[in-house]
Amino acid sequence: MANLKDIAKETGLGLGTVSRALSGAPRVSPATRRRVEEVAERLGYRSNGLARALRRSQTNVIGLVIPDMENEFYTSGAAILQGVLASQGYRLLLGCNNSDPETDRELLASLVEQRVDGIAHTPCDPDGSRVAREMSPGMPVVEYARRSALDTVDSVTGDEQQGSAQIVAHLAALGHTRIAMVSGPPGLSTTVARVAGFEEACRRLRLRKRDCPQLSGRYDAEWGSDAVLRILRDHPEVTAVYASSSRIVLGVLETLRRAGVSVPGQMSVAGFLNPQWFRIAGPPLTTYELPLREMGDMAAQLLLQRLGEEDAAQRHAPRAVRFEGRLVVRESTAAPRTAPLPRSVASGA
Amino acid sequence: MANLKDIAKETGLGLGTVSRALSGAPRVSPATRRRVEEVAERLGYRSNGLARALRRSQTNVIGLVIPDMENEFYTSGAAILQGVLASQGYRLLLGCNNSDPETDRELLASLVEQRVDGIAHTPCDPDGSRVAREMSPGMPVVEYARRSALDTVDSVTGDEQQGSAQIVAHLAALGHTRIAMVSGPPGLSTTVARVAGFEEACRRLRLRKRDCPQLSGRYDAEWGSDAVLRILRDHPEVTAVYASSSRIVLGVLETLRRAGVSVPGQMSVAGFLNPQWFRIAGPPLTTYELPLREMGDMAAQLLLQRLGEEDAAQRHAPRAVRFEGRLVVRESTAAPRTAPLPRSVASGA
DNA sequence: ATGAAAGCGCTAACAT
DNA sequence: ATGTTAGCGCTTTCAT
Repeated sequence: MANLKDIAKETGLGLGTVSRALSGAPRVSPATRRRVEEVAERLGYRSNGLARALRRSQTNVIGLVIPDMENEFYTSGAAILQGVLASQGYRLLLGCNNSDPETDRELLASLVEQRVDGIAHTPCDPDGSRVAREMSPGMPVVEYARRSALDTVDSVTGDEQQGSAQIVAHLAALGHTRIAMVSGPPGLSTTVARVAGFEEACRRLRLRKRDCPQLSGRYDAEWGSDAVLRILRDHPEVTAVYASSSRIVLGVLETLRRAGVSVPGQMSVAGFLNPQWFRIAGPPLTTYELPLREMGDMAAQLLLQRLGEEDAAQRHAPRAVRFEGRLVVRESTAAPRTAPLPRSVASGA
Repeated sequence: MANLKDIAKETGLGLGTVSRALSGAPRVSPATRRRVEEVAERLGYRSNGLARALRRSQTNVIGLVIPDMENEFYTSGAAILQGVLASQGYRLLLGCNNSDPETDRELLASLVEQRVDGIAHTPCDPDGSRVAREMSPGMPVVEYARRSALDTVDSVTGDEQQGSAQIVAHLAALGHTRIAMVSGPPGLSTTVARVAGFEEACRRLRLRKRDCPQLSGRYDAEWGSDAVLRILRDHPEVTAVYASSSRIVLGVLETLRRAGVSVPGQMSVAGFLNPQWFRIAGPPLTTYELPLREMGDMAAQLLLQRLGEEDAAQRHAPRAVRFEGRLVVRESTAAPRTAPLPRSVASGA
């Protein structure tokens, strides 16, 4: 592939002039510029981004690490981030850590090696983005959706705790006193916050702790299935299930349907977050919605601001932005059933 | 950040030795290697991927361009691709063209400039990956899900035409003779194939053309909404709607629900492809499922093979792999209604 | 086993 | 306005 030197040779110009002509720098005569462009075109010249990046110490690439490519919460966030950053000339180098801290660290290390200009990251343990910070202290980093214990990076999160509490309050207002929560991996900041919200609300509303079981597991549909089966078996008096993730609620709903438990007639179900398909689930799901668009925008803005900071001197303090969401009431929640579930259900028959 | 030179200086060794020690090359004494590693560790050395890539003309980055980050079909495909490629040491540079040919071209150009080692691409017009081919003739390219008119690149697609035909056959077998199809952007290879399958099946099953309207639009929920409203108004005798995309069917379902049309009682609905949430939609959706996992794997394999081809000489002919799917019958399709829809529905009251 | 040196393609500083 | 030159940090001959 043709390079600057080829063009210089072909036009008889110097390397520098050609470079300036092509990069739109001033102090190049219009005639020369045209000539260079013409030859570049003819030779099929393509600037070598690697060489440029190496020379300028700037790649115009942002690293993005998310835990799950099949969860619309993260992919939508990625889409928004991508849109904003692309408009500023940045590309996205994408990694997926599958909620595994080991993978996560490797991914971050790899991004640093690639010399990305900044990192957006959904950490999967309290150690969070430490690797990135240590390896490259000046690198702009924003944690998205989840926070680690690190307080030296920017972060954008939702008010998970309040969200959980609102779900419980809504359920309680409908008359439920026995509410089960199915949550994701213990240890994740989101799980911790959502569980905290759940427990706080239960306490405040004077629900008995043993009436409100809380099951932590994974962020996927299979866990939702498992968990709801356990609830049916071990806590047959529960009248409402709050599944604190869209993937979990998928399993919950499917298994309930399969078990012949009607929603919300025999069991109320609430989700968390608000992917498009919640609107047409059977039945449409009550949930707590976070302002995804704003959150993605904010993450991009924080990154962009850091990117604009020339040196350590003008670096501002880390910012942790938390967004409130809102309760969306749909058809999956209603007053508790009056009759107990048939025995066959609990036994899995 | 520390570099090889720093380590060389610190250890008193030569640049080359340090490089070899760190890259695990042979012919370095164990003692030296350990010493170098120790110093590298102490200095917080991180290899500069840019410099390496520049020197070796190999980035270990694969470019991925998809049309829509919020469509699980593509993000799941991306996830699979990412998984396979990561295991071979490749990273993913992600772009989203939003089904806009202009953006698409820019994205491809940008990937070439970044000197990615290969490209996986869902084209959005017949020109497809031409830009990439022209700019960098030897670059491995695989078109995923959609094919362009280019026959010099590998491609992995589903048998969309047969899928469409199977959906229609299923509907006809249930007794439907008036079936509407709502499809995506005209011009996309997927739309063309899906519509062709629809029309072919209608012909074969002797359904009258004017009883089976076909509406092309976009791949999103809003278009599904629009289209189904039009169908209700202009073709009130239609008893089944085939929405050839998961995003379209979302709008169709939601709008039918809102209009008070029961599914499948008053209207059968079929989708296309099989995101997880189809299982718990209200009602669970009949659809044509493509083997996503296999398709993603295949795309990765094709890329990996090309990556392994040393020179133009051993390059093999382009391969177009097409995968068959299977009909998944769920609860959204049933025998046609016997009574006409109430007038109020067609008028949008 | 190690060192020296060339060069990947580019930009930026300096000279003219 | 244009030419020249020195690297960016690395790998890879080629010597030793």
